[in-house]
Amino acid sequence: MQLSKGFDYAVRSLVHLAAQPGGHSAELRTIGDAQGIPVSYLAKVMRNLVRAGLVTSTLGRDGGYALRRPPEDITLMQVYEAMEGELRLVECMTDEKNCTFFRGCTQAPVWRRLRDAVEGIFTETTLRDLLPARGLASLPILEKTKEKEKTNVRAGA
Amino acid sequence: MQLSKGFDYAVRSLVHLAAQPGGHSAELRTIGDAQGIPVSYLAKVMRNLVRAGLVTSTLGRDGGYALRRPPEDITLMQVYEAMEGELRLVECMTDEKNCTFFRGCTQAPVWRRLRDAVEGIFTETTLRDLLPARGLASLPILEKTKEKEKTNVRAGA
DNA sequence: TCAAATGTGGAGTTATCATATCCACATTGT
DNA sequence: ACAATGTGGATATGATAACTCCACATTTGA
Repeated sequence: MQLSKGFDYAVRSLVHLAAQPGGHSAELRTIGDAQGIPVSYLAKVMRNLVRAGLVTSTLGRDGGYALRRPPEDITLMQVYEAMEGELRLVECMTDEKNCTFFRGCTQAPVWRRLRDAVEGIFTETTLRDLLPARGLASLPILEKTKEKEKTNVRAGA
Repeated sequence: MQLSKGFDYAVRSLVHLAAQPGGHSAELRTIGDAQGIPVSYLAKVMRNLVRAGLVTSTLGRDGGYALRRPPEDITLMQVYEAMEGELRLVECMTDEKNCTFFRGCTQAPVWRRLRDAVEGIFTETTLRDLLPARGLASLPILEKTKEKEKTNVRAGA
């Protein structure tokens, strides 16, 4: 009953992108360093997000990643599914074959209730809710990464 | 984000015990066979439940396990904690050391909300809620295990 | 008194999966 | 041409869940 690091990394990275002023893009290395994520692993995480249509990637020099939609239009549910696929708390919930006692399983209703609760929270929460208080000193995280990171000039459209 | 088999086994076993007429005890092998749980593994599961004070065990011949309290007094939360310890969805929730961004972490509130939701459901749900509809044909599971199981005469008090 | 049937404790094994790494390659800007 | 990016996939590593085993203590009843 624990969230995977992959999912956590994905959320952090997306929040990082959402915090980019003007929707500018950020590179793998920059994100990884700022968020404390192994860059080589982050590469794989980002591919999931690209495939899921949550972010766009730009190749070549000054390439990087950017949100495809505004932060308030990206829910944690979408992020979760991008990383882990369908939310299932026990194997047998959707897959009768794995459950010896599918018929008359008395715990199924509880697992369903649980899943609905989690799904509800995931669906209600958007990236916007995870942004540091806007307009404030905020971003204590980013303060650490020195400014000289390279001014990411918006790549393309 | 998935419940462990150990927890699932624990719940099934406890429900099995709760379904024993008159609070009689049941043996490892019986429970394991009825619930489709590897007996050698179930032994370890049951020890957790004993240690947590949820069931009593009786040694020697005609020994076995029995609920220590009535089903409505045993919550899923207690079962969860017996098996997995404290409920934590991400490492850094209780353990600042593991979290690089403890101060100003914008996602902590969401994870907390999530944990509270899960904890709420776990705490509200008791074994009684998991018993097959009482008094009905019910118990389709138990029908399979033939009657000749050995009449477990209540051991001790 | 002894043998069989139970649970106990803990060490050890196996399997699975999350996590992480690496490299050859395609793309893009200078 | 070249350097900087992301891509794709194979592979390694590690953690831990899941499972097994065995020597032992306890209890019952033959």
